[in-house]
Amino acid sequence: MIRLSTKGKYGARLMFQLALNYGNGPMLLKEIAAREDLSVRYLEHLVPPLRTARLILSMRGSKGGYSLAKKPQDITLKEIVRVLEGPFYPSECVEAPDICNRSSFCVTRNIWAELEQTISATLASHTLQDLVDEYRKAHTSEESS
Amino acid sequence: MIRLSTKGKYGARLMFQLALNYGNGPMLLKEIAAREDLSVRYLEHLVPPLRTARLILSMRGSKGGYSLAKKPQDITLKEIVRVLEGPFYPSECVEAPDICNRSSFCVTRNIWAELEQTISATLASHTLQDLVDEYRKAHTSEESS
DNA sequence: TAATTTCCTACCGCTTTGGTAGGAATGGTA
DNA sequence: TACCATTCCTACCAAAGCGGTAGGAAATTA
Repeated sequence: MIRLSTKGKYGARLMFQLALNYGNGPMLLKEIAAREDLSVRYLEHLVPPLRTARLILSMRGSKGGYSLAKKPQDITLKEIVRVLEGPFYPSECVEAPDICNRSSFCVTRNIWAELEQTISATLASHTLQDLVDEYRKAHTSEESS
Repeated sequence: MIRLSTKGKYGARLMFQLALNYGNGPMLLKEIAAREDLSVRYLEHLVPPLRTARLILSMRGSKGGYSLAKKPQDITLKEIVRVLEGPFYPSECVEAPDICNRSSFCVTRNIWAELEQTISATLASHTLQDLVDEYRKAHTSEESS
């Protein structure tokens, strides 16, 4: 299947909430989960990779929470998905030719390599700021706070 | 993971061999397996979906085998992968908005929808004839039979 | 009849997925 | 100091998907 797992999907929504909250200090995982209607317990699993990849910052203890480690316009969907789902290549042989002794002359391998590039480029072309802008634009009439 | 399973990968190679053999009558699965260094037993599983999708024709019994149901230039990688891997959407919500009550205003969903389009377009832009041409071009110096 | 090949169904071990759960470590607050 | 809220780490678990193997029936040719 060419399918995202819930890690990538929920992770993107988690990061979107942090982007919406950017500049307002740390945000509780509990609040992110509530706003996105997700399980806190499950979101906890997405945090460590995002943190080690330096995409988010965490503050422990009471009054703790999470915030983006960079500006929303400096974080692309590519980074987020890459961190949570792993590399984009449709076939391992694209990046590890040695695993198949046909790599040097396999014509389908070229297709998979090109596919990786288009997937990567598409995800790289969207930043968290784009999502925030799109969201705010769609909600201008009803936003009050 | 955003990964092709062996169904799509092996299926593409199976179809490529049939394209190479196009016009020469039915080809044995045994021979395809030998040329691509794959298991006959496993390739057997890829045949039914390809056949019901009218991409290949089969002839049973002795002197049987498989052949393309259409000209190589009329079969794209998109069709092959679609048949063997299922739809390309990274998230189910793209094509079935009802499974998530946030679909109408979810900003990440738009990303997944765009990603589906680029994957689909990339795969649709390559036909089996392209693969055959590429292969023959790379092997002109050493081809003899 | 015999050989060959497709075709259909079942099975199996392994990994991944999508969580739940317990509890330790940390930091703010009274 | 004690308490509480929160992050953080590790383990666990059921279900599904993956990558095959296997047996044998049906069809076709010779």
